[in-house]
Amino acid sequence: LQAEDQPQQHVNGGGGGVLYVKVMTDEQMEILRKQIAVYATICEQLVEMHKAITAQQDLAGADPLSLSLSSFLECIGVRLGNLYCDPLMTSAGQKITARQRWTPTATQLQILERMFDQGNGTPSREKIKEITCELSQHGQINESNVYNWFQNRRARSKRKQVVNTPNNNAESEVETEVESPKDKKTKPGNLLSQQNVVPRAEDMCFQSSEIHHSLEPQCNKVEPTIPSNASALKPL
Amino acid sequence: LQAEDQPQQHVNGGGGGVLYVKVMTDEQMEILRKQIAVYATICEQLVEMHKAITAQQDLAGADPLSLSLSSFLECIGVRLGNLYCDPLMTSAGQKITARQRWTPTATQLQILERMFDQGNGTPSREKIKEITCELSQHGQINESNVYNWFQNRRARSKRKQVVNTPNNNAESEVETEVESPKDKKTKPGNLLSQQNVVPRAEDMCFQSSEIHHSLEPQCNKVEPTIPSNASALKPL
DNA sequence: TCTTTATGAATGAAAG
DNA sequence: CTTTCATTCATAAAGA
Repeated sequence: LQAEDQPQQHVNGGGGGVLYVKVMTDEQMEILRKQIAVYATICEQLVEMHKAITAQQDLAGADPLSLSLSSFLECIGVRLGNLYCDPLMTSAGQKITARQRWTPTATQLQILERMFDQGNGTPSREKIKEITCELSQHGQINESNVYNWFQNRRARSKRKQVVNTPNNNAESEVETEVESPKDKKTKPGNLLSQQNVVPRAEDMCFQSSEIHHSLEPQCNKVEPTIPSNASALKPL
Repeated sequence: LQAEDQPQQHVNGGGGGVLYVKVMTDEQMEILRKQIAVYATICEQLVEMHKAITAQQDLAGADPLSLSLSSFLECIGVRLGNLYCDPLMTSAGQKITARQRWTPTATQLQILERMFDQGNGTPSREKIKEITCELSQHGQINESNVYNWFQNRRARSKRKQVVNTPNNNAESEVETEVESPKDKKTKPGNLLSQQNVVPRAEDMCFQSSEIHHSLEPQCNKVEPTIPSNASALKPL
């Protein structure tokens, strides 16, 4: 990252000092996001490879190993091309740029809430359009916002009821709402999707030493200085 | 990148409009840089591996090369592997907490998307079976998964068009953004198909020229369209 | 700040 | 095919 070329902008920090920051356009952010996503996908492939190889580890020498590696690498080229605009990117590289989401204004919420109560829960396509139109007078909104809102509203209202119904004592039923945070299953491919898109340094995945040891016959030419503890890729 | 913390700043564009840009601190830039560097290094290692393996393809299984590869992959597997399974899980143990619903792997998704694009819409019984078969090489899957996926994909792609908000443009910026990550209508060619599989770290960054260009006023921040010539991914 | 919570959004599956 | 439901993910807002 040739950060030095980044235009700088000073922003008034709260502390009274002046804080220098880098400025990027969304477009740039998007580009970056894609780059990272590509890498994330590569890593994902690595995981798969690893599993495959591990699974057949006892297979005799020859080389299922080099074979897969070869095809893997070959694939990468092809894959990276498609990856570019692929929706999968979204899952893999999930926003470097935090996309902001719609937040209903107080007025909008009020109206929605009222409609939900009286309305028989059926938003219907036509209705949605109508509602959206009305709400747009009270702030930014679009149809899918309305649609989603009703979907969520209904689902959550329902869930609450179930919880409120002590009918079910045993744990027979579905795992209620609060799934253990620990248990959260990470979606494959979401290397970067966790809470922090950018990993903290502490979480560093790769020890550069390990990598070098493992496969560096020759010195790495391009080494941009990997922070020895660099945690760059913390996917978890 | 903890984008949620990204302050936004408006910068006075030359054209007289206001241009919104993302602002990053040096620290954030540094983190990002590291992250990318790690990815770059991984990829470089891969290339080295590939070369080495290719060069001495006939080596027996016990050679140091495979060994390194193994450990390398293992390292990665350990770090990234728990994308698929619980950290608690050790070798041999199948994760008990079976996931109730199918989640396509990145590879599967890519394939599906591609088919959807070129595909003539209706997957037909026969086709489904075929596809399922192919996809099953990239992860757990069954016919109904494929069937559902196509159904959903079509329905949503359709809906999305309708939903595209007609009235939101001028005033409130980012909030709008019904951008569809899904919309890969734009088929990018194989930007990366050529063989420089592995990007060099130096190339990972933005060229200052790009940045400056991007900062041009006429460049609307919300631009969802991907520059077709995007140097974006030039590293690959 | 960092952590937690509430909720907008995405999506697999199923009903209509 | 279209609409709805259920579950999960990600983030804006709130809490500590």
